[in-house]
Amino acid sequence: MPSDLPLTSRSLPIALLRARESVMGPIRTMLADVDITEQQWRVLRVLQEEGPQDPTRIAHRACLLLPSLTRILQKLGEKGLIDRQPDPDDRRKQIIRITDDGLKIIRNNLTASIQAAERIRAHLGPERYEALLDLLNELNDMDN
Amino acid sequence: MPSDLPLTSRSLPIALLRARESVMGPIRTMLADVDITEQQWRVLRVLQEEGPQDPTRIAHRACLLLPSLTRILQKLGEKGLIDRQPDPDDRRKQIIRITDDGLKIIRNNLTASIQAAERIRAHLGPERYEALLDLLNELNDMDN
DNA sequence: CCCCTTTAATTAACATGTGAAGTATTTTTC
DNA sequence: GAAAAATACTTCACATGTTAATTAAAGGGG
Repeated sequence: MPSDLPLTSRSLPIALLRARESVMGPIRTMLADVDITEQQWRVLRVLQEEGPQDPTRIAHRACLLLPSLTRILQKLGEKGLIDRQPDPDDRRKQIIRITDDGLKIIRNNLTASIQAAERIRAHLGPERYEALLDLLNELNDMDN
Repeated sequence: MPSDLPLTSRSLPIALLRARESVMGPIRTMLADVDITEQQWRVLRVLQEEGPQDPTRIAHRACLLLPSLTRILQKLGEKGLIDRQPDPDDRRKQIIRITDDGLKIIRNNLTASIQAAERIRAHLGPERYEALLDLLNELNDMDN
């Protein structure tokens, strides 16, 4: 049954929204089992991959705004997954570090996370997957 | 200065996040002037394009979860931009309709909204723009 | 050294995202 | 035709998104 309705699948903002939902859905489910949100996971991964760093850099690497990150770091601190120390050189800053418990969570879920990414790459095919990333990155360059 | 860090621009979830931010940023700014959020705008557009309908359909068309939509409809009702009536055939349902004031907001911003979309299309070029939409839609089909 | 600006992080206030539970109504099934 | 299952919201609780205001500490002239 054909329709004259404008297809929301041809609206770029909505298509981006849905695509992200499809990609993140399985990962969110996996993380829910260990009571970690998608954003908390991103913060832990940044700390594990790049080492201890200040909140401003974390926010930039994990694509979070500082007010959100402040709350997330509080939660992660309560869970004992991160550690905070004052920066000796600049007392406005802190140095955030992932704890052993935090690393444990990374180790227990990283494999499944990588497999989820590989599944998507396989579904599209490597070339189209890379092409998609290129197109998305080009949208970002528009502002800057 | 080269770096061994994994580029977040090659992470699909983060690339999708940033791309959506680039696309929506200008539109959000435009809507902030009339005190309307991005989500409220989507609801109004759905009602204007497709006519009166029940919340479940609105949620589907505007890509919102029902709990979010409940709150959004309350706000839009308070602003006098929509109207709600009980469905005579099924008392569980309601019929939501956009008001004249709601239509006024659409008219005052639709042109700028369309121009923003055209700007992106022009930046990528029509073929690559369509290719991007195709790739994004393919990600959705993975679940179903 | 003091005033001014900038920067880092937090807090506040409001809106949405998200999963789970609750309520009312309709449909199904035996 | 009543109990059971499904549907259409709504409400709750918690987490994040987003903008603006706030606090504390550095830096930069004069």
